[in-house]
This record gives sequence, C-alpha cells and structure tokens, in this order.
Amino acid sequence: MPTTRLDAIDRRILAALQRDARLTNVQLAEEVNLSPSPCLRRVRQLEAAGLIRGYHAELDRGGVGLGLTVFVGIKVERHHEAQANAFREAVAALPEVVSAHLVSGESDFLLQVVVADLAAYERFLTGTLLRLPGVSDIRSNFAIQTVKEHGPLPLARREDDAPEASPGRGP
Amino acid sequence: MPTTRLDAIDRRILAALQRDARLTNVQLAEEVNLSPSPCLRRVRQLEAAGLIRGYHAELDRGGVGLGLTVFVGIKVERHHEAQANAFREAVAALPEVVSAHLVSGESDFLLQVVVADLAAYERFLTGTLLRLPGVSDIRSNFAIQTVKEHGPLPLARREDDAPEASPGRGP
DNA sequence: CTATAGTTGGCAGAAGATGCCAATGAAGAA
DNA sequence: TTCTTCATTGGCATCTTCTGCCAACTATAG
Repeated sequence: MPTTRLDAIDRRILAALQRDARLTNVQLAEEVNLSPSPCLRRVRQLEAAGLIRGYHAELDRGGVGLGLTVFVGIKVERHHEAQANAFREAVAALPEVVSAHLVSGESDFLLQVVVADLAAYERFLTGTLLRLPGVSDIRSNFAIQTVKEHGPLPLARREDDAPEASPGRGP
Repeated sequence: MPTTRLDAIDRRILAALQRDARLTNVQLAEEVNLSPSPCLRRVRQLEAAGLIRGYHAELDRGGVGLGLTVFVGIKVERHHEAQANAFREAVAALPEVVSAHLVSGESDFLLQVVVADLAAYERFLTGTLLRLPGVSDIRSNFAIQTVKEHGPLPLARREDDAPEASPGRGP
C-alpha cells in the first residue's frame, strides 16, 4: 500500500535508521533537516506502511558462542502443496535457521544456519535437517570468513538527495 | 574480550534487543527484571564489549523497490594474498552486496545481492561482478520466495533463564 | 565474623517523545 | 494572475525517559 511514493526525506530517514536504529528522533530530524514533529510523523508512517519491518540489535556471533555459520542447500522431492508448506514451516521454526529462501538453481532451498561449532552442526544436521519431511539431498557450505555482513540495502537515491541543508526550508 | 561470561540477564537483554532494538530502557529493564540503572549499565557494557555491534532498522525490500534477491556463487582463480584482499575489498564495497562470505564447497565466495529487478541484476552482473579481478566463474541463484529472514540468533539458554520473575530479587 | 569487591535500586536534573494548533507552501480552479 | 484547498511543517506544552551519583545489599574470601 505505497500510498505516497517515497520522497528524498523518507529515503534519508530509512537510510539513517538502517545505519543506526537507536538514533534519537531529535538526531534523526537534524540529520534529515526536519524539525522533530514531522520527522517522527514520517517515521510512524513508514512503520505503519510496513516499510520498516522492525528494529534489531546486531550481535557478534562469535561473542555469543555461535562460531559457525553454514549455508545449506536442500533439495526436496516433488511434493504436494501441503507437504511443501509443512517443510517451509518446519524450516522457519528452527532457531538455528537464520534465513531460508526458495531459490532457483541446483538446490531448492538455501538456508543460513548458525550453530556453536562443528559438533553442534553435526547434531543439527543429522538430528533435525535430515529428518525434515521430503528432503532428498543436503549440501553444506561452511563460512570460512565473513567478508561483509548486514550490509545496508542500497536505497535508490535520486538527484534531490542532497546530503546537506536543503535550500528550500531554512530554520 | 569477554571479561565476564554472559549471565542469564545479559542473555535476556541481548535476546530482547535482538527482537526489538527500540525498546525503552525502562521497558527492557522491566522485561529482564532489573531496575533501569543497572539495566542501562549492562547494555552499555555489552556494547563496549562488542557483543552488540549495532542497531539497524529492517526494511521491506519490495517496499523500497528492491524486489530481487540473488545468491551468487563466485569462483576465483588461485591468487596471491594481495589479489585476494583486493577482491574482498571490492566486493565489500559494492552497495548491492548485502553479505559476502568465503565458503567451502563448489564456490569460493557466496554473495547475497539485492537489486530492483532482473534488468538491474543483468547490469550489475555484466557491468560489475564479471569485471572483478580474478573471477573465473559465477553462478546466480535467484530467490523465488523468502521463507525466513533476519531470524534472531539462537542465544544459548541455560537452566537459569527463567522467563518470569527471578526468585532471588523481589521488588 | 570481618573485610572487600561487585552489583543493585533510588533519586534528581537533563533530554527526548509526542499530541495539538496555527502558519507556510504547493497545486489546481477560476 | 489570484483565490481556494489541502497537505505538511514548526513550535509549544506536558509527560516520559535517560543517565550520573550515592548508599545499601549480596556474595566471596580470609
């Protein structure tokens, strides 16, 4: 329901909150060259429109004892709709699964799995993943190094996204 | 530098902020059964220790015009250290690349790329990815459906993580 | 039992959040 | 061009929250 298309200020608000969700409304307003009132109103509107789906703390995986990230490709047998839904729901409900997508290519599903170590992954693989309904093949690719993570979405910037004070509205 | 191991309250703080980073310190304190002062102190400590790496708004990809997510497997030629670093830095600097990992298995790198549509991906692939230094093979897997995304990290819960009022400290 | 270190809760001043209203600016009609 | 209408803004007032400081409490070691 994008009632109104995003304007430059909305995009800057989204970019700022994507970078730092704990920004004070006052700080945010200053950053986008608005006074606090309309700034807060826009944020609420973006939230209500579903454009902002939530605010999350990004944790250090190693620091909380989750040292192993695995990308898991899963092939499933041709199945009925009900069976497919069951598989998806089962996968989504697993705490170790951080993300899961139906993808084109060799695998049907691509999961990102986070566990403490190789032993934990072995347990998760044999005790959980391999027992999911309809699984025909599983391929595990271990993350050896993280080059980039939680990168911000590249918000389209139009010509009017001036990073400094907008000329049309002085204080 | 995990000076002190995480206790149950720390884990609950992390879990809560992972779920909702905009929680008020008062709300957070209430949720973890502390008064605001020590709660805030713990949060600051977790931030300083690097366990909390940041706070980010989660945006609706479709809503901001980024309707296509692609998982890109890249093979690179055997290269020197300097060349490898150049590749990693180049990849990390690309706005369309949301995450990038060095992985085991068929590909050397696995990227998650976010673009507006197929045309934009075609431009990105031919204009940028294929021109990166040392690339020998690229395999693009398109996300057809998102089953789960931005799932919270499964914080290890010990026996003392009682979800209700802690017995040892009444108000 | 005493001493010590670490943690908690409460308090107070400062800062931020947020609803309300008049004013400003833009777009369209006449 | 001028007037009308509508959406959006900025400022204000009030309430909530933030956050540093201090005394009290708990647990551990001696």
